[in-house]
Amino acid sequence: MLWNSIYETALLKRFPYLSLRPASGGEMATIHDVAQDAGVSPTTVSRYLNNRIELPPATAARIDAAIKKLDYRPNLLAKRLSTGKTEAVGLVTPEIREPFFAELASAFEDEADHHGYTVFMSSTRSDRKREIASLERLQDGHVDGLLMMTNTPDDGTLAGLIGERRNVVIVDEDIPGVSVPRLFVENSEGAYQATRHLIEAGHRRIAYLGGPQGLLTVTERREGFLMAMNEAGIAVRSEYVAMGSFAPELARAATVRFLELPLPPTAIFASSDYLAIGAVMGLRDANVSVPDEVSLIGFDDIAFSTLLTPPLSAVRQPVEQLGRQGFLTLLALLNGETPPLLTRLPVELIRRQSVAAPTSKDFRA
Amino acid sequence: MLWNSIYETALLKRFPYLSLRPASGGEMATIHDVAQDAGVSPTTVSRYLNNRIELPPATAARIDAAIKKLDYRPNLLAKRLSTGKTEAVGLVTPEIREPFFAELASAFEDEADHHGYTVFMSSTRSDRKREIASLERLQDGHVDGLLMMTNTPDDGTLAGLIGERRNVVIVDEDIPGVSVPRLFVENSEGAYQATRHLIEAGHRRIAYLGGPQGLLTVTERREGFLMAMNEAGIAVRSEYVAMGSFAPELARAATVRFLELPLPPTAIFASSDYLAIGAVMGLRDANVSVPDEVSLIGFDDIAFSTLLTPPLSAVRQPVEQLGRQGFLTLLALLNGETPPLLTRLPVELIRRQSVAAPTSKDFRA
DNA sequence: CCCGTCCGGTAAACCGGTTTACATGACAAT
DNA sequence: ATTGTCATGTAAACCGGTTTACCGGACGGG
Repeated sequence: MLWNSIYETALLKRFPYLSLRPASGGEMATIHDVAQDAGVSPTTVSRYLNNRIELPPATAARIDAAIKKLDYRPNLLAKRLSTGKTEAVGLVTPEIREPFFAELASAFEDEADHHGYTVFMSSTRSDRKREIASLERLQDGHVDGLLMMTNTPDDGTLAGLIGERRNVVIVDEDIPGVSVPRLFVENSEGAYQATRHLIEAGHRRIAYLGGPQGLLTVTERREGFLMAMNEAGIAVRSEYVAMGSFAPELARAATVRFLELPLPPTAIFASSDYLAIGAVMGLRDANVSVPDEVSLIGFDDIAFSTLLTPPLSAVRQPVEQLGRQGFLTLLALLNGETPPLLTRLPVELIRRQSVAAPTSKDFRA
Repeated sequence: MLWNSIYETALLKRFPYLSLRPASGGEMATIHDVAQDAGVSPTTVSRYLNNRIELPPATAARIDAAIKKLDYRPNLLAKRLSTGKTEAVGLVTPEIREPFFAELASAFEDEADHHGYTVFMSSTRSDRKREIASLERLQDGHVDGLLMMTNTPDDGTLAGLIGERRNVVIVDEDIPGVSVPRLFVENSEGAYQATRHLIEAGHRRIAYLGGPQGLLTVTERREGFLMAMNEAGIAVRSEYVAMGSFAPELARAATVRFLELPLPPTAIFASSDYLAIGAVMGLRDANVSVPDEVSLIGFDDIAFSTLLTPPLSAVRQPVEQLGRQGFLTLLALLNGETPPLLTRLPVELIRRQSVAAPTSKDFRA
C-alpha cells in the first residue's frame, strides 16, 4: 500500500536547501577574527563581551558590527576550559520513566533554564555503577553541580564520592553520611495523615506496602504509619505488612496474598503510588472492588492517580516544588551561599474516591 | 511533634568524614604531573592513553603507576577543546513528563550509556525558543549530535537550523525540509488498523480525535482513519472530528460535545493516548461507560493504558525501539556512516477491553 | 663499514577563550 | 614643565589536553 507517500513527497520538495547560518559547514569565527575585523585585540573583545570593561561607543559599535558580520559565537568548550565553569548542572534520577521523577525533572529543567543553566539528565535505572558515573562526571568538570536522587540504599560508596562537596544537593531520598543540602518532604507526617484517614473512615485491619529497607523515606513513612496505629490503639499485624521493594509487581503479589488471608485487611496504605499501582493490579486480580470491599490510599499523587477507577486518594508530594527548589538550592551552593542543610516540604492529603468506610460484614476484628 | 528526629540524628553521626579521593579539595593531577612522575613527556602519556603508541612494558608500567599514584583523571574540558568531540549527545523532547517521551528517553539513554556516551536531555515544553536553544548547543559544541523531537509545526526555523547537518536525527514527528535521517512509525497503517478494529466490532458512528494541523503524525494517522472509513463505505461526519491539539483538556471537551450530539458516536478513536486520557475524562464527565455505551481506542500504548478501567485498547508504538534505534542511527552518523534517511517502525494493535460491539439501541445510523 | 629503517620518544604548536600585568597618550593639577 | 591619573587598550601566559613534525640510537642488510 501507499501509506505516507502523498505527504512525504509533497514535503520533501518544499525546502530544497535552507540554512540560516552564513557559512554553514565553513569555519566558525573566533574571537581573534572578531578582534581583527574590529581593529582591536582579542582581550578587548573578551572583556567587552563579559562586561569587564567600558568601551567608548565607537569601539563597542565596531565590535558589535564585527560580531554580527562574522556571526561570531563564543566557543563554549574554550570558555569552559578557561573559566572552569560549565553553566550546566546534572540531574540524576533512578528512572526517568516513573512519573514522579519525570515531573520533578521537568520542573527542575524549567527552573534551570530560567537561570541560564542547561541540564544533563541521567536515568540510572538504579544501577550503582551509573550513579557513580554521574558523580564522576561532576568530578571531571562535565557539570558545575548535581542534584542527586537514588532509591537504593547506599553502602557508603555514594556518600564517599559526595563527601563534603559544595556542589551537590540531595532530593527526596537520603544518602546518609554526607554534609550537603538535603531536600525532603514530611514523610512521617504524610504517612500519619494517610493512616489516620483510613482509621477515621472506620478501618482497623490496615495493610501496609513499604519499600526497600534502609531508605529514609521508607523508614519515615513506616514511622508515621506506626504512630497513627499506636495512637489509635490498633496492633499492627505482621501478616499485613509487606516491605522490601518499590516494584509494582511485588506489591501486586503482596496484595494478592493479603486478600487470601483468613481475615483479609479492609484497607491498604501503599507508601508510594507506584506500589499503589501494584495494589490496584492485585486487587483486580482478586476481583476485589475499591473502595467497596477494600480501601486504598497512595503516596505521591502522580498525575495518573485521578484516572484510576476509582480516582486514587493519596498523600500529595510537592513534586514541582521539589524540582524547582532543588535547583535553587543548588544554584545557591554554586554561588557560594550556604542554603539550609535540611529542608522539609509539606505534603497534603488528597481525598478522592478510593477510601470508604469498611462494610459491616467485614468488621469482625 | 518529633517526626524524623530519631532516624536523622542516628545517621548524621555515622560517617563523620568520608572521601575516596586522596586529595579531595586539593588540585587535580594533570597529564604533566603524570609525565613527570613517570619520567616521560606529556605527549607519550597522551598517546599511550589513547592507544596511539605501543610502549615497552617497563615504560607503560611506570605510567600506569604514576596514574594510580596521583589518581589522575583526564580533564574532559581540555580533551574536548583539543579534539572537538564531547562524547555527549542531546535528546530533545517536547515534555519529559509525558510517558511516551519519558520511556523513549529512558531507552535512548540506556543505549547511549552502553556506547560510552552521556546524554543531555532537554524538555522544551514545546517552546520554540528552547528548541532553538538546543540546536544552538549543538552548534556550540556542547554535544556531538542531537536526537530531535518536536510536536509543534515548524515554520522553517528549525529546518533552517538543522539544514543538512550530519549529526541530527529526527524521531517520531517530522520537521519538513531537512535532509537528516528520520525515524518514524507506520502511522497510517496503525490508524487504519485501529479504525478497522472499531468497524469490525460493528461501529459505524466513529469519532476521531486528532492533533495539531501540520504535523506528519497527525496527517498520516488521519489518512489511515479515512482510508479505513472509505474502504468500509462509511461517510466521515465533520461533527465527529476534533483536531487541533494534543492537550487532554481539549480532547475532554470535544468528547463531551460528541456525546451531546443528537446522534452521538458509538466509538472514539483517539490518535494519541494523551488524547485518549482526555476522552476518558470526558466520558466520565458525561457518565458514559466504556465499552458498554461507547468504545474507545488509543494510539501509543503507554504503560498506564492497562490501568484504566477498562484497560485501553490501543495501537502500540515501539517506543523502546524508537529510542534505541534513534541513538544507533545518530551514532552511525557520528561515525561517518550513512544510515537510511527514512525508517518506518511497525506498530501493533493491542486489543484490551475498551472496544466492544455497539449496543443495538444505538444502532440507528 | 655505511646507510636506511624502525623503535621509542620529544618539543612545540594548537584548540579558543580568559586574565594578569603592563603600556601609551591625553589631560589635569602642581 | 613635570608629575600623576585616568581612559583605553594590549602582549603574553594560562587552562590541560592532542597532534604534528622531528630526532637520536639501535639494528639489519648490502
